[in-house]
Amino acid sequence: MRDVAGVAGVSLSTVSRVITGSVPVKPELAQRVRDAVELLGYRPDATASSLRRADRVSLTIGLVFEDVANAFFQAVYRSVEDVARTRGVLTIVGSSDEDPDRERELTQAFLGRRVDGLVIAPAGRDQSYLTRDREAGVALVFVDRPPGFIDADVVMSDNAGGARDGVAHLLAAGHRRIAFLGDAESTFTARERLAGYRAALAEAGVPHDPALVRMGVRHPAEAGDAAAAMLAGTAPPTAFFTARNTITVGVVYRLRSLGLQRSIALMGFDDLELADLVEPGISVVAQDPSGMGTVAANRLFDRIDGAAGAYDRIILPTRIVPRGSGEISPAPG
Amino acid sequence: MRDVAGVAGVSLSTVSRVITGSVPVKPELAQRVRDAVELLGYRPDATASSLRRADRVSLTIGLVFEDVANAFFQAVYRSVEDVARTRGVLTIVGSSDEDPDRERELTQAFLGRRVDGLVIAPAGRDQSYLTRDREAGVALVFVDRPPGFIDADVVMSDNAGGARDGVAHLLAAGHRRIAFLGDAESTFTARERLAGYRAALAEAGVPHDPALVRMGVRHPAEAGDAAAAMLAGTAPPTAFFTARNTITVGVVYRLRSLGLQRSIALMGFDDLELADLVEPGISVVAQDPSGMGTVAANRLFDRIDGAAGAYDRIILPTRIVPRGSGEISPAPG
DNA sequence: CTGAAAGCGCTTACAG
DNA sequence: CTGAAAGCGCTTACAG
Repeated sequence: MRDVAGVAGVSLSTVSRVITGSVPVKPELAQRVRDAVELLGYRPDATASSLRRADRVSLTIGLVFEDVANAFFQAVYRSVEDVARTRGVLTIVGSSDEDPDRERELTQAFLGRRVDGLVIAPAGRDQSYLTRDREAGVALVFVDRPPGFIDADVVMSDNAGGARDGVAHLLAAGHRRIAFLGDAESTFTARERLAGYRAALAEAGVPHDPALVRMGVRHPAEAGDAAAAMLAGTAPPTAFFTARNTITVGVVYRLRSLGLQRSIALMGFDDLELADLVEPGISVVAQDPSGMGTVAANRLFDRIDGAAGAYDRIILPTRIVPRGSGEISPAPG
Repeated sequence: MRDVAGVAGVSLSTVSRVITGSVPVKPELAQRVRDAVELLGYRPDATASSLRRADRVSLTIGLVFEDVANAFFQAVYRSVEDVARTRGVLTIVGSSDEDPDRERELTQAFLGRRVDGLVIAPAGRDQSYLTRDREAGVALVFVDRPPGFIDADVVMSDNAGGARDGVAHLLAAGHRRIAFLGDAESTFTARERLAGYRAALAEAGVPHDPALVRMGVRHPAEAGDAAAAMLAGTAPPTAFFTARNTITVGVVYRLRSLGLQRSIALMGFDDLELADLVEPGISVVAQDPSGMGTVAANRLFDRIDGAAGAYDRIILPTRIVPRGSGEISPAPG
């Protein structure tokens, strides 16, 4: 910047004014500055700029997800990025891999870069470590799951309601022995979906069989093994409710290798690509990740812009997508 | 930081030394500093730090992709992030949406944040605008496609070779009328894959029919329409080579709605999730996006660490994954 | 081992 | 409308 000022024959202040466009500058001088910028290939240093600005805004936000490689979070990310882009704000992302320490580490790293706000899908159960930062002006929005020990805006799917609807869908097809395969019980969404499953059974007056519930399942292979074990039991299920997309994939593969994909019903939580090309098509309870991202981003920028007011818990509805696997009736007998 | 120094009763220099761990500090003072940090909830400002450091390192790298939501780039991203993480480096990403202006805009934004390096899947044909920045010390690695008007490290798939192998696979099944559906000709990968297609036909002595080649196809719907139009023609193809994952998806849907998925062969470039659950399974020429990300990240950090030497063009091999659709023989006649 | 001072690249009152 | 000076939160020679 000093070089630019030298070449253009003006003061640093003037260069700054031309670049930020904050204050009118005589056209002739402005042109000289622009020529010098061009000539020298000068790039303004955004970090130095934010250091001195009165508002201390960095025009950067951070996203902490479970796994950027998961299609669900990817869709959330993309819609947040789209909103951020319209405001000239850059987005930093990271994957916590469901590890609370990693979540905190990433968050600190983002905070160290002085992000204006954070969108977090919490891995740990305690986010009180962010209290100080919020007081310092960092905006906070949680997605997919609520935070612990800190009150904040959160936008998530209707996990319990969606699972209840999905299980009710299987009950309507005549199933009474419906298995539930879910993620670790320490995960909020897994608990909620399990609650929805139980609610649906209770409403239908179907007794709850603990042998048909398996938690702590995560990767496709584990899910497949868990499903196979249940099917080999003495009172096997006639339908599966898989509470997470990776679990759904595992069970679909396994049913297929057992040749049972047309006789055992399956309903998954969260949608999958190509789910309608498989035979039978995979019926799911679909979430709205893009909607989640958009809502979260808008709320975040409202807070960054200084919106006060109580924190909201925004629940996004889910939607049943029947494609075949969830409409299979139980074998007679 | 000043507050920390005040509370701990030491100088700013000492606080800095404790935090960076650059120079030994008497344990007792160090402890006082750590207590003050804890008490005040102090977060070191990484941007201010990098501003003053001798090496001016920001511990941040930027990735410019076509679309973060594409499974291919997602895998590249994830493996770059994994490498960066081991070095305590943060990763910023953005989608160019195949728009050269957007590519440049994003790149400038990253450079303005003083990233240490950039991994770019170029959208435009001219990246010479980065020459100055590289001279200024920014490391540059291109992925998926080579840059234009600037020499740099690039890591990409063997596009031509992979397409040639894929088409040869269809030829081996007996096909002579093989259609090619590709992205805009302005895209490097599309041109290379087309060249591979032509090479395979030439090697087999099969005449090249321009009516069987359609470029500029991108989204699933367009791809489906293009395929349907060819099939309705006077001399329809007996097989399709789809040069991009979104195109493959579109053609699979269309063949299925036409009831032709078991009579028309299909081979796609780039793999798809659940491709083996569809019937018939979707045969593809698979790339290695994780490998691409790892290789690119390692090269980038080598350059950031000051590695000199000529720029490399690293070509990653592709691999044929037969799953059914590519092994369908042409109908007799 | 520790502190006082200078300065990284910028923005912002303050004068003019 | 423009320039000289101060200062954002840090690190780094320089003395001691």
